[in-house]
Amino acid sequence: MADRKPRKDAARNRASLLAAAEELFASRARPEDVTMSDVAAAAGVGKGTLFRAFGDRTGLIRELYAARLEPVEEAVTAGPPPLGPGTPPLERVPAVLDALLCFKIDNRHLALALEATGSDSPYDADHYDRWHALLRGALEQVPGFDAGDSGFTAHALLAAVRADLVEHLVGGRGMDRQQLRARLSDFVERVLGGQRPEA
Amino acid sequence: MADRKPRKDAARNRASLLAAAEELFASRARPEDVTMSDVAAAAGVGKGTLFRAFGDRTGLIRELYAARLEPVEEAVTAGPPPLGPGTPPLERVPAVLDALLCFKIDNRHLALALEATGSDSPYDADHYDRWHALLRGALEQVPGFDAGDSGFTAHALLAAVRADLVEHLVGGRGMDRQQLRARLSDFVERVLGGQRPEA
DNA sequence: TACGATGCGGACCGGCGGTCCGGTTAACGT
DNA sequence: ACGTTAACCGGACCGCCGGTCCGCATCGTA
Repeated sequence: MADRKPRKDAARNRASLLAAAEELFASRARPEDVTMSDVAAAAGVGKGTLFRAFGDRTGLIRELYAARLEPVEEAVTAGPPPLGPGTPPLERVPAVLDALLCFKIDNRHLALALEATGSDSPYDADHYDRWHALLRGALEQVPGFDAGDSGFTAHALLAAVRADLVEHLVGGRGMDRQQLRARLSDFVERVLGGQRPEA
Repeated sequence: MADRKPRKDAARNRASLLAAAEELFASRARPEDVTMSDVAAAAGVGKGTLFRAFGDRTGLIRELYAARLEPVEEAVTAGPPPLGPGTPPLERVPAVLDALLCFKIDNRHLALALEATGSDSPYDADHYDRWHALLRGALEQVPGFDAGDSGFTAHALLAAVRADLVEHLVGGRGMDRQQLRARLSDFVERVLGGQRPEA
C-alpha cells in the first residue's frame, strides 16, 4: 500500500525543488509570477522532474504549506495547554486563533500562493475542515452558543485570520505582529464572552 | 475631461457584452472557465471589441460588479434607515452587513469572478475601503470600542461575508438564505454588544 | 560489469489573455 | 443625398504558462 523505494537522486531532486520553491515564493512579490519553469530552473532540474514529483502546481504548493503547518497541527492535536486538548474552551479558542494568526503572518507567501491557484477554494482544503471542526467543538461547550451558532462562528473567526487580510494589514499597511495579535485577541474575547477589556 | 461621444454601435456592443458576460458567469460553474473569447462570441462581436471596451478581464468584471453593487451603495450613502446615514450605529452596522450578505448571496458569481482574477486582492478594491470606512466610523461611536479596535473589527466583520465563504455555505452545503442571515445577525450582535439572544 | 527499472530533461502542445491593423461604418458638414 | 473622416470592428496573431511525452542517462542490483 505504500510507495516502494524512491531512488536517491529522486529524493535529492525533490528536496531541491521544495527549497527552491520555498525561496522563490518568499522572494518574489506576487505568487503568480513564480512560474513552474522558474522553480525547476532554480532547483537545477527539468520541468518534467518537477511535475513528476508533485503532479501539478497546486500539489507543489500544498506540499510546502502542509510541511510548514504540520508543527502547528501537532501542537494543537497532541501538545500541552493552552493549545492541546484538555484546555478549557474559553482559553483554547483564543490560543488556537493566535497560533493560526502567527502562522499566517510568517507564511503568508505560501498561504497566498495556495489561494491563488484558483483550482480550489480555501474551503475545500482538508486542513480547513479540521480547524473548523476543532473550533466548532470547542465553541459548543461555551455557554450561550447553540449548535447552529458555533458552526458559523467558527467560520467567521477563521475568516478573520485569512491570509490576504493578514497580508493587507501587515504587508500593505505597516501593522506589526504584536498589534495585530492584540486586536485579534480583543476581537475573539468579544465574540466569546462579551466582557469588555476595559470600562 | 470627460469622454466625448461614444458611437451608437459602440454603446450597443458594450451593452451586449455586459449582458453576455453576466449570463455566462451566472451559468458556468466556475468563473475561470468563462474565457474572454466565450464572452465575445456570446455577444456576437470580436475579441478586439471586448478588450477595447473594458481594457482587460478585470475591467469587465469590475464593471459588472460595480453595476450590481451601485443600488446597495446608494441605499447606504443616501437612503432611509436602517441603512442610510442618521441611523444609530447599533442598528446600522447589522443592517449594512445584512445587506452586504444578501448582495453576496445573489451575486456570488461576480464576486468570485472578481477575486479569481488574481490581479488584485479584494482589499485593493476601492469599494472595500468604502465599506470599511463606513463600518469603522459606525463602530467608533459604539461604547466599548476604541479607535484601534474598530478598524480591525470592521475588517473581521467584512471577512464574515466574503464571497467564497458565502458560496461554501450556500452553494456547497445546503444552507439557505434565511438561516445564513440569522447566523450572521447573531454573530454581529455578539460582537457589538455581547448580550445573548436568549438565556 | 552488465542489465533492467526508474527517473530525467527539455522540446513540445493546447489554450489563455491580450494586441494589431486592414476593412467597415457611423456621424456630420454641405 | 453624398463625401469625408475619424472612430470602431473583427479575428488572425503573439507570448506565455501549465502540463505532457519519450528518447536517454542514471541508479540499484547480481
